[in-house]
Amino acid sequence: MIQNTLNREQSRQLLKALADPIRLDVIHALAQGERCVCDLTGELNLSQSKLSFHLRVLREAGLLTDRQSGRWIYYRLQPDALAALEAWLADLRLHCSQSATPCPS
Amino acid sequence: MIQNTLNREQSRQLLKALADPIRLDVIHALAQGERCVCDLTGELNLSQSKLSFHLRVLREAGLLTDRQSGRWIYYRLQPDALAALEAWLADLRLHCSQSATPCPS
DNA sequence: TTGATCAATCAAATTATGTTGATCCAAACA
DNA sequence: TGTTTGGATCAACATAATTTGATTGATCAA
Repeated sequence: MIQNTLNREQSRQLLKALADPIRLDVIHALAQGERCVCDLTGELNLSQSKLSFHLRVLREAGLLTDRQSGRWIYYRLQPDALAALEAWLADLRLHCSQSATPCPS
Repeated sequence: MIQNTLNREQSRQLLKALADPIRLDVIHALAQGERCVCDLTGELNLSQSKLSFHLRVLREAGLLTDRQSGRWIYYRLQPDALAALEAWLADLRLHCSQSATPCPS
C-alpha cells in the first residue's frame, strides 16, 4: 500500500477484510503492537486454522505484514493501509451535504 | 451516530455495510450530494428492489439518512458516521508499530 | 536423523449475503 | 373514488464466505 489514494476496488478490499468480528479482534490485538501467531491463538481463543485463514485475508488485503523468525511468525498492522482508508473516507465527506434538486427534475 | 468513538460492534456494522461493490457505488454517488431513489436507480442501473435492499443496509448501519418529500425519498450520506470511522481507524494506528517480545516468551 | 512444534493449506460442510420477481403501501392526481 | 407511481418488503433461490478437521512443510531440539 504505497499510494494513499485508493480506488473503489482497493477500498472495498480493505473494508471487506475489516468487516468481520474475528478479524476485528485480530486488528484490535495488533493495534497494541506486533504479535506472534501462537500468542494470538491463545489471546483470541481461536483454532489454529481459523486464525490462519483470517490472517491471510487481512494480509492479502494489505492490512497486515508478517515476518518469520525461527519457527515463529509475527504479524503487525500496516498503518499505511489504515491511513489510506481514512483519507478515502475523508474525501467522501467533502461534498455530501449538498441537497438534491427536487424530483421530478 | 452522535458519539464519535465507536465500539467494536458499531465499527463492524459500518465496515460491513460499506464492504459491497453496489453499496460503494451508492456511497460514491451520494458523496456528490443528496439524491432521490429514482435518480439513483437510473444512475447506477439497478433494479428497484435491489437498490432498496442496499439502501436499507446502509441506512440501518447509520451511513445514510432519508427524507420524504411527496412521493419521492431522498437519501444522503451521514458525514458523522464516516468521521467516526476515520477516528476509529486513526486510533488503531497509534501504537501498532511496537515490536513483539520474541517467542518463546 | 527423529520427533515435536508452529503455521499454512485443502476439501467438505455449514452459514451468511445478495438477487429476483411478486406483492404491498402510501402519496398524488385525474 | 380509482389509477398511477415511487419505494419498501417478502419468500424462494443463487452465490459467497466461514468453519472444521486433516494434511503438509519447515524449523528446531534432542
